[in-house]
Amino acid sequence: MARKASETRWELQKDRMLRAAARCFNEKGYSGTSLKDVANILGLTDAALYYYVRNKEELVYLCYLRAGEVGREALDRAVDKGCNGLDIVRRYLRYHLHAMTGDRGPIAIMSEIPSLKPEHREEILEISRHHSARFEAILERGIEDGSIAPCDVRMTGNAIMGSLNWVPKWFHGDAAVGEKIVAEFPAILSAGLAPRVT
Amino acid sequence: MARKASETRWELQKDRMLRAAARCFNEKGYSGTSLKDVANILGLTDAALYYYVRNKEELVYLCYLRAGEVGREALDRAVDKGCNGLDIVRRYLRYHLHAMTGDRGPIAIMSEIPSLKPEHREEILEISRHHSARFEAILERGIEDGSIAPCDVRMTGNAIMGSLNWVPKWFHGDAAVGEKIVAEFPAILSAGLAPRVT
DNA sequence: GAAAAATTTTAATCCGGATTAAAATAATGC
DNA sequence: GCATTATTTTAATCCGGATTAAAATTTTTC
Repeated sequence: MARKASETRWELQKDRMLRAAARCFNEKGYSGTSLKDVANILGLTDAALYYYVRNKEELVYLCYLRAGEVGREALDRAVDKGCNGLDIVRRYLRYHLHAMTGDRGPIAIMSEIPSLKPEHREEILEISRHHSARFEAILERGIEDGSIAPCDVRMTGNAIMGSLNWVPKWFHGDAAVGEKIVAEFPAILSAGLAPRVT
Repeated sequence: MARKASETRWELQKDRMLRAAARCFNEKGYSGTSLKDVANILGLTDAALYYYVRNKEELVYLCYLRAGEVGREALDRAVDKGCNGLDIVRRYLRYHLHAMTGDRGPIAIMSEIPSLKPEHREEILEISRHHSARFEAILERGIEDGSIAPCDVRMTGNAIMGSLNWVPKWFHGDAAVGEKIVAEFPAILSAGLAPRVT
């Protein structure tokens, strides 16, 4: 958590850069953001970004890597603390949304995976697939422990994750809205999971 | 429905072009698709596309316009046939998903609205806002008629629409998967809406 | 089947934003 | 304060894909 203290100026700036880039990509689209746009947010010149990153492709790659990290951390924590399948799902949603809308954000939407170079693309896809698989496993666990009604975990997972992935498209940093999302979304997205009382 | 019969060759080709473009944009991202990619699918040269469209921006604009149309038609039909709020929501989801995954597809994800030119951007945003507002109104109607449990319609709307919007990101034309989506998604996305039995 | 219209191609040009190299400035260690 | 390293800027270059104009081909009309 407080490991930031030991981070070098370079790392801090790079982190700021990734957030600025994520914000631009989400708000203006990939092709719509020039390196100049990102640099402007940081009060820099476009060329300065090359001190931190090899090229624009790498900038996207790093944004996505970061997005994957935030998702994984949320899921880890939820698995750690949750008491059953449904509880883990709800916690995961809360943690992830909290990170996305809070001080870990903005998180880049992975809309441009195809324009990554093959190695990067494969890596990001692998991370993404792995995350989905973990989530589906948790749904299955919930079905087994009775906290979640039987369902098609693949489709249910896609439905929930899709909703989550889309959040950065319409959330643009308004803190009040952010709190509302964290407060409401987990319940909304998991409302259909619990078994009906018989 | 069968008004296609009277359509001119130009209109038919243009329609094919829009589908090809939507497919490319969804699969390869906006910046990742060149006009050549789109033209290749049609067995044409990139320059030929300019017979149908002024420029790439207009191509995106028309894709989004078409996406909006398909959504509106689905909602119209659902309102027309549905018997209460919840029923309309379910029908809308079914109709829209059916169109998206069937012969009206592929439908472009609106990821690049910001790179549209101002007039087009405003028009698409307006269509998008209007669609959301209509959907939220239907949720409210459902709350009033008792078919939907009280909820934050704004957030619930965002959650459901987000999930829907994300579908073209992972559905790539496999008919079997398409049928599954149409069969499962409406129930999954509306499962949490109905009031709990008291 | 010839003329006119519609459609597509060929072959340039054009352009903005990515990228690079070298120079300038700022920060740090001693 | 001086030398060294870290960071940023200036000022090009570079490049791929969008765009255009003119020519070629195909389709339609009569």
